[in-house]
Amino acid sequence: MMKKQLIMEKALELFAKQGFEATSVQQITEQCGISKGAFYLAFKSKDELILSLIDHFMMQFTSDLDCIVRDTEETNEVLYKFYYSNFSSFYKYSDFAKTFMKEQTHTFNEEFILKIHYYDSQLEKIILCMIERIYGKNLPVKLDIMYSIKGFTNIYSHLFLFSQVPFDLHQLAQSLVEKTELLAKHAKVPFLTEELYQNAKHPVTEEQQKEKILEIIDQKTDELKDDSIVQESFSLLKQQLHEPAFSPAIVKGLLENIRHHPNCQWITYLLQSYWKI
Amino acid sequence: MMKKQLIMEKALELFAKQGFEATSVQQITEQCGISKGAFYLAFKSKDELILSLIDHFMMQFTSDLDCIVRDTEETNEVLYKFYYSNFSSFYKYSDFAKTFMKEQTHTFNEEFILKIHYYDSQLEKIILCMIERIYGKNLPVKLDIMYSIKGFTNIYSHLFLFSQVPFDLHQLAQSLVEKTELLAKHAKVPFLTEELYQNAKHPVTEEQQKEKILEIIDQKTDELKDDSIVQESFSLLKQQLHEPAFSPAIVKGLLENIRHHPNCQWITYLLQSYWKI
DNA sequence: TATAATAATGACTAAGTGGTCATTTGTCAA
DNA sequence: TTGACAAATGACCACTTAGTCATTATTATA
Repeated sequence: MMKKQLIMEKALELFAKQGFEATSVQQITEQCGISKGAFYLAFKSKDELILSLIDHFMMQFTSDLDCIVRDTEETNEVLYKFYYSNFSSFYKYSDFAKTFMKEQTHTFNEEFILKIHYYDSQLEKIILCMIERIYGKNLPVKLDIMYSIKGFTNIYSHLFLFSQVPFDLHQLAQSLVEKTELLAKHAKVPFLTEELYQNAKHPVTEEQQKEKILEIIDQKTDELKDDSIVQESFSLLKQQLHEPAFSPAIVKGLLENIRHHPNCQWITYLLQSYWKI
Repeated sequence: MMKKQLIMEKALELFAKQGFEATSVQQITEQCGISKGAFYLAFKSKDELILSLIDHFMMQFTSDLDCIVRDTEETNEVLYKFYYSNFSSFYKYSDFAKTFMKEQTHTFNEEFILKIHYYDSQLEKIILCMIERIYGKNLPVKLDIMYSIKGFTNIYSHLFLFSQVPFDLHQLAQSLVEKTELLAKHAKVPFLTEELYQNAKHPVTEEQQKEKILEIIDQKTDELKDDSIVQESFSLLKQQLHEPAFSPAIVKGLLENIRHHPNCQWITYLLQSYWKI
């Protein structure tokens, strides 16, 4: 349908300039030279429009990269082609890329978030597949390399999209290939383990979270035997975790007791987010 | 003033969950248990609130990092401390970090953008200063290392903020130190030159932009001598640049002629953004 | 040409926004 | 207890929003 395409194009231009929420359906229809009713004939809602845009572009972007990673015969060319294709897509779909980067973390719409997560994990799969093709399945820092690649593409895309300077994509790709190769061949200190990665991707249930917190408390209690205040605080927090009894002020105070201890920041954070305080 | 602080705290929680625009002043005042009027006694407008938040947290964050980079005596500890401090700040101010990442590229408010750019360039200065301290002033890939560091911190912060998994910040910092050292010591292929970097940071005027475009057209015309269509297209586009005469359809067609040629994507983009089409 | 079917319109609604200000409440010293 | 001053309130305003639907225009078919 022609209308749909027209709306998508014009809307995207506006979204790129102003953001999704700041752009009204009115503005979109004016830009298209159509009526408000016509808009709602093409799309059920404003949300459906952005969802369609995400699908349209991300399918293109993702499959482009997938083809390159799968079809490039020479493994020593894959990385270069990956980076080059990545940045030229960002250029080609720059309006979409801008909108996407803007709204990437907005939480106002559940479906929206799910879609973005879906395509993000697809991209991660593609990068991992590429890494395995080039460096073999058993590269110990595989996941960190994947994250480094994502970091590189993100930060340079940002520069690329939000400045007006002409970039030499060839030089950029070459420069990133060298960096990636260096990291893949020499980096030995891992951070992202398979387990950590899986956990980060699949957020745990409240019950599982509680188990994990108790585990860490036990560990920390053991580590900090010489501080009786911390010992007691942990003990009381553990009670509270099993059966809420103390007032918010008391809980807050107990958390304060442990917050400033070395290596206790994370457990403090976990407890806070568990109790939503 | 206590009220101001209360509002800032509660507002930040809401912003982190829903985003700035999606959070109404009403919601904020409800969360604080105060009236709408009281809000406007503390802040002149909703915009003033977010601007205050940015200042409050970014000043803290920036000066924390600055101290570490300046005051750490042992140069071989600086990198580690930088990364560790960076991520613990993200943890400490996680609500702010979420909000900030969400709104980072929104363009609805000029002052907002200026502030974010200001603090971003401060951060870049600090990182550059750190790099110079560790590796000396003449590291050839200085700016790319700076961007790599930004890329690392960005992408891991993202994982860190939007997942619930407990992270070992020590391990993360160590892992990133190793990566940075590898890049700084062995990377030889530069991408970001001093000139490119300066241009990206200080967007050029329309007149300068035109000059630059003409320059690139001349260069490309020279490169692609064997394609007469491209030659003529460039020649006509140059005319149009000096004095607009052709209709939009003709200009669009000329752009199509050059768009798909290798290495002509950027100039096509520049022309499009110059003519705002 | 007449009829049916489809496409497009834009005034309208209900809900929600940021921001204002006449009024009420609270807190002092006298 | 009074009165003066500041702090806090929330009904209210003008405006914008996404979405609806009775009406009109266009097209295809008989």
